[in-house]
Amino acid sequence: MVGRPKKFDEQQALAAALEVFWKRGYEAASCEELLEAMGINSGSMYSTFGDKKALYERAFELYASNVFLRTQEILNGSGTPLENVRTWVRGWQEFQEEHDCKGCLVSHTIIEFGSSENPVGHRARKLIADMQVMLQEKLQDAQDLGELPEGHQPADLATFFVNTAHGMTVVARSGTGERDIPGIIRTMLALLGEKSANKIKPMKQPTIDFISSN
Amino acid sequence: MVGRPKKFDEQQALAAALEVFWKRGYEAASCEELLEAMGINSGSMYSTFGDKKALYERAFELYASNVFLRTQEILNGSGTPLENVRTWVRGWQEFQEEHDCKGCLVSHTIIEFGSSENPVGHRARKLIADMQVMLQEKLQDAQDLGELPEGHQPADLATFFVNTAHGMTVVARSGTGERDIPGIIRTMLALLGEKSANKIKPMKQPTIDFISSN
DNA sequence: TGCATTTTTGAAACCTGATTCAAATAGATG
DNA sequence: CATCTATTTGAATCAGGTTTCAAAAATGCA
Repeated sequence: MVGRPKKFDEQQALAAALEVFWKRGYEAASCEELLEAMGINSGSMYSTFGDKKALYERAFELYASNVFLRTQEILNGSGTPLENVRTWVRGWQEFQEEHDCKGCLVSHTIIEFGSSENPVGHRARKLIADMQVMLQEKLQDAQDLGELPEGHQPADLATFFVNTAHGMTVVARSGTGERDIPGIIRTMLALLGEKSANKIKPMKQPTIDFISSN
Repeated sequence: MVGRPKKFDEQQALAAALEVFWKRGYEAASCEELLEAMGINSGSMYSTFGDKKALYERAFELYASNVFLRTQEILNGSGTPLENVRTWVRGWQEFQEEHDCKGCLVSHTIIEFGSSENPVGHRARKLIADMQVMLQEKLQDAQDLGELPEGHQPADLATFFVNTAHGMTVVARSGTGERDIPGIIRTMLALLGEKSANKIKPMKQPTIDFISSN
């Protein structure tokens, strides 16, 4: 490779762009803002990523694959199926805390592009569907082992959890996430039969910091 | 009053604009689209409403006041507190069906303007807060009467219901509302102690059609 | 009918971002 | 050092959506 060397790191710039898109959404994130955060000028951005839309696709993919992997990792953890689901639910709180109550980019993307033929909207719906299946299977395992409280079907619960997660995106963005999310999580855990759910304070889980680099 | 008479009905045009904003969001709704739906040209719109932002404020206000009144009406209905809350929860399904699974404009507005200093964002947050209080009071009444199942606090439940409602906006917009919302409602009703919640099919409630005119 | 007043119309002006591109720059190579 | 290629820079351009406005039209009234 000859010629002037790139002076910025593509992944780092992408992570910076993700941060902006995540906070503001696609439309509201101006190129100026993005370039500022990425630390490069328009020319570099356009030659590297194509255009704003393509940049969003890349940023979304970074987010999506990491959320998916994180979920997969937690649900297939070392505990029983139900314990893993609970850990996953508790993870949401941590996730919001870690990321400044910006909510989930997937929910945000569905709101912005959900009904359109936009490829990112399609990707977002697919991701949710896949995660919902994963969750449902785990809940089915829990039920087969007799871990699940009576009165709920795995499919209904999986749908419900996904719905709750979407809701937290709106709550987070309304500014009351810090106040409200802990209680929401407690109620979810109670649904899973965690009797003392509204007494215990969920403990910190060690997790991968999955956005910054890689 | 002298001069050429207005040939369009302001409230009707506003309702049409609301429909477009509701379906597409503020940014994505182009003036062209709005004017087309309203059946007027830009001049009439600008002289009547001011500008696009002011039009959104008016449309949002129409939506907000009607949702608030509808909620108030249902929660203060003729049943017991808990029955009224259940009726309210069941009403969501109907609401989504009636309105083509567009979700709730308030959730959408919070996503789009929630964190900004935008006055509509502020109004949306306030509306949610007010409705949450109303709901919490009703749940408190239910608890005082011994209607509420053990294990949940009215405040937590109210927060949780609001969260669930927000979630349904995302689910609706992801295109799976028709499939998923009934189950979500059933799970909510089960949380309120409705034992047969996942067997019964919620019956149609007579309600005001609150958007079109008025 | 002619005048005053208000609304409608839609093309033009205007703005705000997104995108391009020619010139400048930084290394690699011989 | 001269040359080559790839990258950076940021001003200029472009695109699209919003807003204005002058002319035309509709009504009441004298």
